[in-house]
Amino acid sequence: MPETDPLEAGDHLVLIDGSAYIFRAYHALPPLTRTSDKLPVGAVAGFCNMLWKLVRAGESHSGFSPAPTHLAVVFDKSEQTFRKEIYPLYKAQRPDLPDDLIPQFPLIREATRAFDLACVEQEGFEADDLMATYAEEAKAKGALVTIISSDKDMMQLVGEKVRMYDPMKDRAIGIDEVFEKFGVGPERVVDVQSLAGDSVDNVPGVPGIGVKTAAQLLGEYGDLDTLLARAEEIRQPKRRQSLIDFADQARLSRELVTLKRDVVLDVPLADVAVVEPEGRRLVAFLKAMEFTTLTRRVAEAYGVEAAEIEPDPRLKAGADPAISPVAAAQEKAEDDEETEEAAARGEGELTPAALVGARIAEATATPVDRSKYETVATPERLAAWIAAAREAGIVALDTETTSLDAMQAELVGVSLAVGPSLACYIPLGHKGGDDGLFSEGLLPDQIPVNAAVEALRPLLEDPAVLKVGQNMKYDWLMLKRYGIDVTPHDDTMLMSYVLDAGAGPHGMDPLSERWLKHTPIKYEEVCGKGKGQICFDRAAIDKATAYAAEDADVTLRLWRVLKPRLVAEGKVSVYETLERPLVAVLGRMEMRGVAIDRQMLSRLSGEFAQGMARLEAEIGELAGEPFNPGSPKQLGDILFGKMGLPGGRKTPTGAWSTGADVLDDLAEQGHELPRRILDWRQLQKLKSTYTDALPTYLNPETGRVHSSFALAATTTGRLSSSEPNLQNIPVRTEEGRKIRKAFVAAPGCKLVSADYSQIELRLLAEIAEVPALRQAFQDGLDIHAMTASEMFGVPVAGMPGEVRRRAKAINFGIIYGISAFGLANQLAIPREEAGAYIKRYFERFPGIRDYMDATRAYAREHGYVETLFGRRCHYPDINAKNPSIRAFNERAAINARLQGTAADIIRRAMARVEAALQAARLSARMLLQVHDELIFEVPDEEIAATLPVITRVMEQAPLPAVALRVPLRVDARAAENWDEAH
DNA sequence: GCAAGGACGTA
DNA sequence: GTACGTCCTTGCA
Repeated sequence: MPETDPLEAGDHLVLIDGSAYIFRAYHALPPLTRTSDKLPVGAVAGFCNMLWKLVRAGESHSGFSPAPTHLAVVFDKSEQTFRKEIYPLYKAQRPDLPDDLIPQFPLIREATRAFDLACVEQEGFEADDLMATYAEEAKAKGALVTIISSDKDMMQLVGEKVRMYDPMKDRAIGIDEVFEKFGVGPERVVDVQSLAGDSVDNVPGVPGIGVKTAAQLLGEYGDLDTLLARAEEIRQPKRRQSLIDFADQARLSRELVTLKRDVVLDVPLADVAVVEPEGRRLVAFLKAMEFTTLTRRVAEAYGVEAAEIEPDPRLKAGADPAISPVAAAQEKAEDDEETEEAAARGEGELTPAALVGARIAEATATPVDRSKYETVATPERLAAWIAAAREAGIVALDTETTSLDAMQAELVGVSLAVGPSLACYIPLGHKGGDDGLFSEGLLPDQIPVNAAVEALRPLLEDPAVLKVGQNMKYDWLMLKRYGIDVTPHDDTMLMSYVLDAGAGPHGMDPLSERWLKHTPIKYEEVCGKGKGQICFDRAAIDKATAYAAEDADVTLRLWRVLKPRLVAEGKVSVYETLERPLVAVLGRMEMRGVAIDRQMLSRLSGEFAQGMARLEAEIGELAGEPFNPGSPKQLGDILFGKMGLPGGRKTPTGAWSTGADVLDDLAEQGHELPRRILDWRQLQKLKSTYTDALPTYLNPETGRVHSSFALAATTTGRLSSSEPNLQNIPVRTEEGRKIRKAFVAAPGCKLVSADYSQIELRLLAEIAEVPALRQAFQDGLDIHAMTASEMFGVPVAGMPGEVRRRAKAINFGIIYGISAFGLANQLAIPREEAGAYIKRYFERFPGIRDYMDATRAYAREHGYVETLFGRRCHYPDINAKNPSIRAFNERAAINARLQGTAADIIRRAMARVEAALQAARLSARMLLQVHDELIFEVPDEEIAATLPVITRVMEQAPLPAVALRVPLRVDARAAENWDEAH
């Protein structure tokens, strides 16, 4: 029991609001359950960690000082208090206690006793009143008081010698913080609360007056009594009336919120002195609670052997051996086989289509059961799950991290699934709401990250166990950064992409809705959204388990549907040659990143800013008034309203169109302002999107920029790049190319750029079977000049630039699914003239018209088109009633065969080039892909040997699947920076 | 704070 | 006329 030791000046009294702590801990901390019997103990764990920090404060580095000399944990004794007597509705709103919270109350009391600390409660009083009385008495004796509570009512006690500590927010509350919260000092807190009321405790206050208004009024009138007495003087009529009408209610509220500081204490202050806890008893309690980490710490601190101490027999769990997931998985697997065979028998034979049917039926027939998920808290349980995965030969995998950026994220947890609803979550890096001062940050019952990584590695690298992920590149990269090479692997997102690109989204939630008819828990439900969103490492572990284990569970279920579909629809080789290998290839590219010259970009930013400032001055002058040149709305009003310039077009929403083409026309007519605006826009674009933004993407660890390449983002099979997008670095203008120069090679290296020359046009010649075009490519002719010559009968030698330019525009137009309207726009010629060009082109190259007609017809019939390598691009709106929507889809479908085939070819090259370089003992590292171009970083001395390897792999990429009749040509060059290599 | 629209960089 | 991603302004909550 606590000893008697009168409190003196300089002592430190700590008062803990036990009831409030339990409530707050229940909601703020991840709900933790005792491993052996699932007894909820989250609040108890948080409480014990806090007490441990407090009693060890003198010796530890917790920063909580001075060490308490006296400490009391204060509880509410009963519901019936003097406040209820004067206002029966007081705290009537309190909801019933959650079931998993109730058993924690007695455990908190037990914990307090185990720490040999005083546990105080007193009939008829709330804990707050007892604490106020203790605090008042201690203050009078010159002691320091710390109140550990999150209850804002306690703020009225704060003063010179009395501070608060919010254990959930890990934040000290002094006079300044009280001001921040209430707009008044602690002595006026009661007045503010009397006016503002409190909906949680059902304190009525004065209607229409909140904390802000209350503080403002009190600032003006001094205190509550003065304010109520002079209410007539208030200027705002509504406010005045409210204060007059509800003066009594304000006074009643004051009674309710004012803490009683003169309770006759059953336990005198002297009796709450802190004594050293009895180590063995404390360890016995902690062992009964199964708080492994804290048990170890306490045992170490008191020099006792935890293993020799029996858990407190009154509190320990009646251990109940958990069901082994190994056995369960086996059982389930056997069930599944029977189901499948039965289904297949029903179809007559085990055809791929029958299997797909069976799997789709199974997917919706087996509901997701989150109650089966396990939170893995010990290495033993982890080992059991790893064994289950080996047994199954397949495991779905998902990593939870601190960031969407796999290059910066830290691992927070890993989930595994070995069968339907047979999933677990292994929390590794979850932090508590009370870290910092009161604990080590990491929540208890988590396997150390390193230990988990080492335990998982043999499984994740086991060639005999297939790892399934949804967007596996993220998890692959994440785990690679922790030293694990996940292989072999499948990716449900990529399977969906191969099967349904263009026909729907490939994210996990929509796939789950579509195939499993199941709605997974949203990320927002675990971590909130908007401003209040928390990082996953702060998520409650039970919610995290439901969310993360479900992701793995759903992923495995999706795999069971999509894998057979690949077989049934003949897309296995597309998936295995164009998609799956790219996971690791892109993962490595992203890990490498690319070097940029930060100084160069910074200097450019300055130059661009100067140019913009100069232009802004001229723009203001020309417009006759200052306006924002970045606002198309304001610009349109100035140009076509105020200045009345001709040629004004409207955008689909009815606003003035101020696009570059419009401004360019106006500039041609000799107007100065549009020219300046165009110049300004160029600088603005270059500065904001490139010179300012790129350096913010520099990874502090690597000093390089790591873009993310998306494999399943386009309908055609192209990759996309984001954060930052490195596929749209300027190249067309001189100013823009300065940015490209800032992309540099590592010291001792050069950048090598290797790009396919006119690949889509070559593919047009191939696919549309245009002998003249094919021949031209075989002969290495200037294809645009040749086209012009064929069309206009002009000899190639001495051809005017304008003629060639028009032919080039037509060639590109064909690739984009040409329309007279579009070509007219591009060439700035009348629609009729453009139509005539197209007509002549088709006459000269009839194969192209046939190709376009055939593609249109195929797309209309099937709803998709296919590339030369079998990749499907879906166009569900190809048969739309709306002619312009239909025409748009037709053009897109025509383009997709060419763009998609080109994308397939470069994917094939990327999948092979690393091995080819390795085989040639070259150390070139592929960094970027820009649709028809690959960028490598190559040591200076290896460049000569590297260029032919890259070129060969790229040019031969279609083989052996497809032997093109047109040659592919690749140009490769090395230089210090990307601009010169390109 | 968020979504839509406009504008513009690339292949 | 194809395919993307990002920045800024604007209008709404």
